[in-house]
Amino acid sequence: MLMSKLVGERTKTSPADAVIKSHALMIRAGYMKLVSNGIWSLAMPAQRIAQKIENIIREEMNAIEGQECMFPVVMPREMWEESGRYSSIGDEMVRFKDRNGRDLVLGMTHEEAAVQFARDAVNSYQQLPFMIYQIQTKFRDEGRARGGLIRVREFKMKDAYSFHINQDDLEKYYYRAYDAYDRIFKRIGMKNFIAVQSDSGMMGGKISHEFMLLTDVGEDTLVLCPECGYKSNMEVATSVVENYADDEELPLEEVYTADAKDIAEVTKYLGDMPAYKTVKAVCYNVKGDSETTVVCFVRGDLEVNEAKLKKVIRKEVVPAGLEGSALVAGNIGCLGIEKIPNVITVYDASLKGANNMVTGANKEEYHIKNLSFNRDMNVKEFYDIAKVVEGARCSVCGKPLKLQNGIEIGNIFQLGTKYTESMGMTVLNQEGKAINPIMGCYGIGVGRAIASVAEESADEKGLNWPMAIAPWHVYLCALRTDDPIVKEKAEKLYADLQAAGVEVIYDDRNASAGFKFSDCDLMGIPIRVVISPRSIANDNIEVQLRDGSYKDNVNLDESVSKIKELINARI
RNA sequence: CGAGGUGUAGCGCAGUUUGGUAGCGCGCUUGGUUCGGGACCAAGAGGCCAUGGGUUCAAAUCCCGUCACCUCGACCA
Repeated sequence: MLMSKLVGERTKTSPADAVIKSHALMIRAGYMKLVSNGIWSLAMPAQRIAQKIENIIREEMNAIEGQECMFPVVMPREMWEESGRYSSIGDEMVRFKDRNGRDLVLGMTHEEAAVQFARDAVNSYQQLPFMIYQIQTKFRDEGRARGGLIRVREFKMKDAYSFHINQDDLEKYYYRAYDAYDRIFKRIGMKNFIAVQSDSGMMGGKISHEFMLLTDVGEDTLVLCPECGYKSNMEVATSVVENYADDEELPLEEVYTADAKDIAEVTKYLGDMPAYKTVKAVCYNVKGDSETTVVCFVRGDLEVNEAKLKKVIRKEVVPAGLEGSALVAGNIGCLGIEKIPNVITVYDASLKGANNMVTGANKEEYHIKNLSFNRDMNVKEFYDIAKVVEGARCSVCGKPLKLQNGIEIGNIFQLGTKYTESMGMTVLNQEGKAINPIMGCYGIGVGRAIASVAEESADEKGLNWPMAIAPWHVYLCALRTDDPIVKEKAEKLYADLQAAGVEVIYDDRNASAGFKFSDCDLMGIPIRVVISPRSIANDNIEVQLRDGSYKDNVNLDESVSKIKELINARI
């Protein structure tokens, strides 16, 4: 490729709206351009990176007997009615009509398509297990795209679906996929990533893992135990529940608290008492039912983990509006709440056995002091619905937990039979009985992988691609292209490198050295080769690595083999 | 969906308070001089000031609406 012909605008200044490094640099380096919110065009170098990542994914999927297929982007409503997701998924699925008024959807995931594809072709347990996958564009109408390619609406994704005769077989395959994922992320040059237990959300199913790149710009919060290696997404993380109870239980007392509403105000009003001696009430509505309010009580120093709450009440929740309910916002308390209509209560495990607690009095301007859960309340069951906090004790080994942000770069799910059952896929087992195969599913977003590697590897000069996915291996930088000898030698080297299978972009522009070096650094090409009057005088070229780990003058005759050696050592 | 912010040349920005011929830097074109870490000189090209309505002799600027984008929050296979 000739640099003079490469389409893509490189700029000195960062775009004003890019907040994270990978986003700003990929735009500055001319790798991509925004078309609409969360929708991007990729320039040639970004597309080359995407293709290299896709090929690595493909190789690893094929290595675990994956069969590459291609499912449609546009699917009929009926297929999604079968699984029940046409109505259960919200606005993030784009729905539209064709010319005949038929309802269609844009594919945001392809469980339905995979089952629809496989169910007639597969009839016997002897055909199991198998895995089918595709690498294809998805569209999810995210409420809020952000961070360049980190969170987008349109994106390319590898999604894989495996089918098994029983749970044992799924688990065996699941861990093969887990290992394949580990190899994929290592091969594309990602360093600081881990797999954590996760919530399986709308996919249904039980066990799932997310592969996470550890970085401060990540949107997910992870709970890690440095001691025993416990790793979990915040959504499903647990810690040892600490229960505090005073030896002496004081009598109940109603106290005037004026307009103190939240925990901070109440504790302050009551003489800077500790937050863990208060009961916090957090209200939600069940999705689609604004009549009923779910009131969660957690200890004042903790917060509600909505993902855990959803599991407890087995329903989707949204933050509640209290207008029209009999609840007194800011003064909601557990004592006597059963008398308030249309309220469901959930108590967090942190409150079990607690005493001398402050809670709302369920009337304006008053709170109750010295509530004892054993003495004054009759709570049938306490649930774990609190968020894990930094320093909480690990539920495995008891040591303090750490919180860390991460970007989700891939996920694997044990789906179970949700889709094979709802969509009527059966095979005959050894006994001749029809059963629903058990499914696993496995996803990796290609664009997000690009951005994640960029985020991890970029420095103050620009991007810095690992050799395995770099758009080109070599940036051939000819200085003084007006010098006919330089031009001739550079063009010959360009041709020789290409003939030797080296991917090279040739900067043939008649620009100053600094200008070219900056573009080379910004674009993040791993090997820079300089050919100039100075180097030619000694029959040399100058070879250096973007990461600074190698720099030397190499004789022109040996240059191709030396460069190949550098590349091969890094792929 | 809630709160805040921003829309002026390809990119980064000034101009808006106080209405009066649309500016700067980078980039781009042409010519010349330079040439190893974003060179210099000269001459150019390029803007319906997001958009629709008002107000006014006159609107980038004031008023009302709409849209887009960004940030925080909510949602998120």
